[in-house]
Amino acid sequence: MNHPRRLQILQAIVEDYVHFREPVGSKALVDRHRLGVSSATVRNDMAALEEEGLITAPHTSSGRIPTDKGYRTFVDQIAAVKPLSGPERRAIQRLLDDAADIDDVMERTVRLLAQLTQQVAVVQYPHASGVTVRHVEVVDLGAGRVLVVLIPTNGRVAQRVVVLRTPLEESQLLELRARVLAAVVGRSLTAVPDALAVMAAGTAPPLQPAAAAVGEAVGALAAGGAEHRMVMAGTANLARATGDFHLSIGPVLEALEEQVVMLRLLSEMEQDARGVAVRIGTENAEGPLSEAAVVATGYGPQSKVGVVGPMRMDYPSTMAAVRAVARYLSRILGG
Amino acid sequence: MNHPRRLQILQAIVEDYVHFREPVGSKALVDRHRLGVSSATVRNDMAALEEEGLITAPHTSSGRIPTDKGYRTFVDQIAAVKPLSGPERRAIQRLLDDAADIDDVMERTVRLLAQLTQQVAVVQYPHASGVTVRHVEVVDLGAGRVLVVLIPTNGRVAQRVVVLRTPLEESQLLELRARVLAAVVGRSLTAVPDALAVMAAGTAPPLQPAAAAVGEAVGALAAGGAEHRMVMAGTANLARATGDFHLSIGPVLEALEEQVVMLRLLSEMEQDARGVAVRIGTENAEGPLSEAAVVATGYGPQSKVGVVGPMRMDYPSTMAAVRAVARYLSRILGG
DNA sequence: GCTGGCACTGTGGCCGCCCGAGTGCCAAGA
DNA sequence: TCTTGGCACTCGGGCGGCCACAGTGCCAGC
Repeated sequence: MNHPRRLQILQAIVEDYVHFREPVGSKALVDRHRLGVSSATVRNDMAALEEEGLITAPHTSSGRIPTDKGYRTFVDQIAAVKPLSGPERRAIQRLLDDAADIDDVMERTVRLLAQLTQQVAVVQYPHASGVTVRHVEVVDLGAGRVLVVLIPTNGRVAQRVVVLRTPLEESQLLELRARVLAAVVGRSLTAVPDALAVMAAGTAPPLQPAAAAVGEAVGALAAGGAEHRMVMAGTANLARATGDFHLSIGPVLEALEEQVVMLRLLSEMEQDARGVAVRIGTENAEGPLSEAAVVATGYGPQSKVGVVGPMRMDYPSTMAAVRAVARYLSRILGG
Repeated sequence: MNHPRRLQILQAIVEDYVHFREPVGSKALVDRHRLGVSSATVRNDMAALEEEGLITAPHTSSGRIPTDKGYRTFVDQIAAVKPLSGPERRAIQRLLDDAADIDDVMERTVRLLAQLTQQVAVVQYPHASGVTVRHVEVVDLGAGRVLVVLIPTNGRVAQRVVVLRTPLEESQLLELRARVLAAVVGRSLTAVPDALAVMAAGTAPPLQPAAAAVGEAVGALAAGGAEHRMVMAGTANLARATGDFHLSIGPVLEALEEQVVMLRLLSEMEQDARGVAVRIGTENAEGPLSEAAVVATGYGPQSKVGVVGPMRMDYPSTMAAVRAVARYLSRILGG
């Protein structure tokens, strides 16, 4: 498939189909694009494209629409992701810069992306890799109950109450607190459980059981901090996209609600040289998303942001928006 | 409208319409319900019901469907909310009992309710009223930067970094910490900002600026803890409900995404003696939910849980599920 | 290899038709 | 006064035929 004009025709078909949402014929093609050849020639090329499985005709005598493979070829053909316009970039910056906390950043980001793309946006919470322990607090609640609080550098504080077999003296509590702090402050979250196991093992008998219990609790909090969460917005956009042509809304909504599935899907997508990854139709395996397309990219150390929409989507714009948002997200969370 | 048989007929119409999803006629009614009268009599009563605006005929000669007012009368007619079955209750208990933290409780609850009702479930985060301060921690990060952490009894820990003009000695920091703790531990979150203002005002000059800064930060964290958040699940159920008859999915999804609007709507709904509140169709004002119904109830001090679905929903079951879930939620969060 | 021309072919809209479900009304009976 | 069986009436929806249109495939000529 290295026939330049045929690629151009495929491109024109995809663009027109995305734009007008109906099968496009040879005549309309020569009218709307400066192809420099007649409709008869276009017809011949279209027959060839159909032969290659890039486009298909819904019925004998109507225009053609792209197949999954056609969209794929079209997307691969896009050399570089075009940057967003100045005003758009400023709007993103303004919106994200005055977010209060991490939840607020996620919320604003996902809404922004949904609005920019007019599709469903999905943003994974930042991955804990690279996040270290800023502080751990151990507070006596009385009656042998101890509150442990883990404060990581990414702001996702976690806390838990630990019940000890035997209450601790205040001095013992302070010593325990000091030992825990010494063991984990500044360490990566992923290293915390092991570090605390070592700490507990190296603690003298009177304090040992408490050290083990508290250590285990903090370790669990650190592990839980690497939790996989995501936020989503723009589902109402699906209703619009779904309105006219196939792509039934139900399966897609179901897939989106299964956060585990979505997160795995996102994590599987490897972005290419242009900085984005695209999955089209059946490339998402058989399943609820087999009539949809996903455009995603990474941000920060190893988290993902993406949008889900109909295969008939404006790929260049969507790719641009996803990449731009991911970049701002990286910048904000890095600073 | 105190004609017993007509009320019975209205009830039968609502039930059949909910069940079969198509207009119900006089013949079908006498076939499916033991009304003890002939179809002609039913026809007369139906004409009377239509006269009263409780039912309407989509076209001249098809069966009747309930109007908003008809559903309202039907719902008001329900004397008591029937309890859930034993297995259902056990399932709820099992599922919610081993939730890890507050986020997990919310997540599990909303999914559960969506599944039970086969509709869209909405759960507001517990209101901060009644929540008190369990602990406050003040940690020196060096270079005049201080980390303050607020730990309320509801588990929604909040934290912030405060930058002081002049660094504090360790002894000063300890004193400040003690003063803050003394001022707020055990107090309601809503009382925290004022209490800390008083604390700061009553602090001697050398420590005063730091006390003011830290006090303000903790006060802000406490106020922010009363934030209005909600979780949602089951949007895919909308697609099914929406499939056959009116109620377009788009507007409803839009309304659901506007958390502010949903939260206000929920807060406006006053539950009645049966322990639930129902809003039907245009009772939700003109707007995106004017073709939908909302069933809600409160839990805990003053938070809400509810479901959104088509007017043609199984009110008795939905009301039962909502109330049951709210009760478990109250119990779990209370303990 | 491109082009104009031509015959061909489904789709969708439109019309007319009929069937059936369900109604409203009426007159008779309890 | 309420109920009942009967009857005429009325739409909606499904079906078949028709036509126009858009778009194709193919062919002969340049």
